[in-house]
Parts: sequence; structure tokens; C-alpha cells
Amino acid sequence: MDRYHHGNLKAVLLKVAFQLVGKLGIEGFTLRELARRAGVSHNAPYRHFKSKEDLVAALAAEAFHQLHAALEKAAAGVADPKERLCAAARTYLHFALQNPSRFNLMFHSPLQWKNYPKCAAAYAESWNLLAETMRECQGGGDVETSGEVVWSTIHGITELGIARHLREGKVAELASLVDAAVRVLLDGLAVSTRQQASR
Amino acid sequence: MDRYHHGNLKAVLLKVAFQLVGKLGIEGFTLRELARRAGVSHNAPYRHFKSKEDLVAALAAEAFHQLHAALEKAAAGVADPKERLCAAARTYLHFALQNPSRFNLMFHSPLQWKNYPKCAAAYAESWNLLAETMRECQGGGDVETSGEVVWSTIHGITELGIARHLREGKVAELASLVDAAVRVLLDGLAVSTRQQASR
DNA sequence: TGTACATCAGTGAACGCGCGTTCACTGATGTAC
DNA sequence: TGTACATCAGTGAACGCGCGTTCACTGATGTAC
Repeated sequence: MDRYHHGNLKAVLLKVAFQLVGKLGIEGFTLRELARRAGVSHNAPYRHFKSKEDLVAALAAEAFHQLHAALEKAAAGVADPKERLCAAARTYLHFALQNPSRFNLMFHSPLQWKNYPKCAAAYAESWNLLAETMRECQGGGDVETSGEVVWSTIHGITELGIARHLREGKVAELASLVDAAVRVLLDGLAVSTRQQASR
Repeated sequence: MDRYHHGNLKAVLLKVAFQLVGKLGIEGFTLRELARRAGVSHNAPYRHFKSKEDLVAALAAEAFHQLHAALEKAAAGVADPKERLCAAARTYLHFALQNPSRFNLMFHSPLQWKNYPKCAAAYAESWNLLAETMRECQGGGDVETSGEVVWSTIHGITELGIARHLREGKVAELASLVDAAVRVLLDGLAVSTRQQASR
């Protein structure tokens, strides 16, 4: 592991960078400290990432993949689509609260996504999962707007929860708020569907 | 204005700081650049704020007051509470999109609110306005949870909109998403109320 | 199997930068008598 | 009304800091013959 040619440095850098962002926050994160912790000269990372921004983008993309994996795992065992939606929503919340810096990486890094299509693609994975679940909940039909509303609500609770502006940031209370929100949303969407049907 | 004793510096600093945060974002904002733009030595701000953080906190509190004022103004002329809620929600969105850095100041500055009770108090102003409107929408009853859900939804749309993760960040489209969301939420909440009544 | 050589993946020194904050100061203002 | 003096609100120099990035380099690895 202390070879000159490390062989593994890129992966190690990403792993350590996650820890570091978790510890210092995204604004406190520096390349030089990363190199230090990875036990490597401050220049070595440049072999693997062309700039700091580039590394942060890779981190964000990785974070989105992790989110998607967590959502899939949570949804896997649940047959009823509404329950599945709830489970996914709670997972979203927990994922964020468990490591807020990772969440900030995804949603509050100063990156332009259009410069980093991998981030956009990784985001889309999770969106598709949500859209699919919504489709099942509603028995088909348009899922664009309703999906956006649901995502926004979960996201909003999560953001405000992380910032401790909601229920003092307590996980259990926020989770039950998520449950309540999903229930209200599904009820409300059912009303819209009914109205459209009877029109 | 170019007197040695400025007489007005504190107010000028806050005003220029707003512009500067708008231009550079909260992470690009520096005391020294602020002083430069205010036409004053880099040390003068220390007469009025004991540290950079202190100034940022004052900025955040001011931003919350502005939000509250905007919400009150929007709500003022609208008699129907549901319409009033919609108007306030759209105002929240516009307020944020019009100057995202100001919004970041409020919700993504690294401040601990407990150290700055003025921020918390200024936040509460807007919350109370929302709670009151919700109370009218629901005809009384518990407004805690439903208010939190509504706030979170609006907030989530706003966050994702600013980040351009929703409808490419287009104002008009986001506004109509806000409308749709409020409608769904009110429908859903009505269902809950009905169920409780018939229990 | 041995060897020449290209390429890869590290190193360490250096550059230029601007920041937040502290210090000792000075000019302007307000007030007590 | 005049004056001595405290206080207020600025100034400019300096400190210490760590950053991202570039440069010229060197040690390790893989490959063609």
C-alpha cells in the first residue's frame, strides 16, 4: 500500500474525500487535506482528476448512485406501491440525515450539472424509480407533475430537517412527518384523478 | 458621504453586502471586497460587526424580514384563504428565484441559528403567517403538521427550482407547479379532516 | 530471457493569491463645566 | 461662548494562513524485439 505506484489511488481518494466532506463540510473540503489524509503528495490527485471541481463532480455522481442504490434496496421488498413510496421517501430522508454533507454535495455544490452529464444521469436514475412507483400508485396516467410534487415535498422536509428548521432535526419526528406528507399527497392526487374522470 | 465619520456606514454595508452576495454567492462573499465596494478601509466594518459571521447573520435576519414583508404584501388583498395560500406560496418562490443568494443566506449559510436568535425570530414571523392562513383554510384545528407539510413542499419546489433540477428552473413553469402542489395538498388535507370527523 | 525505451504515477519546490483579524494610530464629534 | 477631554469611527500596516495549481523531476511498470 505504500508503493510508489499506488495502483488504487483513485478509489482511495474518493473514499477519503467522502469522509473528509463529511467532517469538514463541502466548503471546508480541500485538495491538500485530502492528499494528506490519503498519505500522498498534494499533487498526486492531479493524476486522477484534472481539477478540484472535477473531483467534486465525481463525488456528487457517486453520491447519487448511492442514493439510488439505497432507494432500490428499500423499495425491493415492498409489494404495495403506496407503501413502497413511503419506504422510499423515508429512505431519502435517512440517507440525507445520515450524512448531510453528502446530500449537500448532491444539491448544493456550486457545480453546473450541464458540465457534468454523469451527475445528471445519476440523478435521473432515482427520478425514474420514483416515477415508476408513482405510476403504479396512480394506476398509470401522467406522472410528471405528481412525481415532481412528491419529490419536492420529500426534498423540502429533508432540507429543512437537515437545517434543523423542522422538528429540531429529530429523525424519528421527521420520518413521521414524511409519512404524513406522503399520505396527504396520495389522498390529494386521488381527488384530482377522480375529478378528471368525472369530467 | 466621503466624510471621515460616515454616519451611515452600517446601513450602507448591509445594502452593499446584499448586492455582493447576489453577485458572488455566499461562498464568494468576503469582508474585504465588501469594504472596497463600500469605499471604506477593510477594517471599518469591524466598528459595526464583530466578525464576518456576525455580519452574515445580520444579513440573514434582514432577508427573513424581507421575505415576511413580501408574503404579507402578497396575502393582503386576497380574501379567500386558499387563494391567499397560493399567492403566498408563489411569492415564496419568486422571492427565492429573484435572488437565490439571498435565499441561500437564509437557508444554507453555515450559521447556527441558536447563536442568532434574531434569525430564528425573523423566520418565525413567516411561519406564523403561514400557520394563520392554514388555520383559515382548514377552519381551525391542528395546523402544526399540515403547515409543515405545506411549507416543506413549497420550499422543496423552490430549492429544486433554484438548482435547476426542476423544469429547468423556469419561473412560470415552477409557479404553475406550486399552484398544482397547493391544490393537491389542500385536497389531501380535506380528506384527512373528513376521515377524522367521521371516526 | 534480456534489454531498450515509452509511458505511467508519483514527488517536492515554488508561485501568486486573498483572506480574516489584530494592532497602534488619528481625525471627528459630543459633552461637562 | 469657550475649552478640555472622553469617546466614537475611521485608517494603514502587518501577521499568519492555507489554498489550487504549475513545473521540472524521478521512480516504477509494461512492452516490443
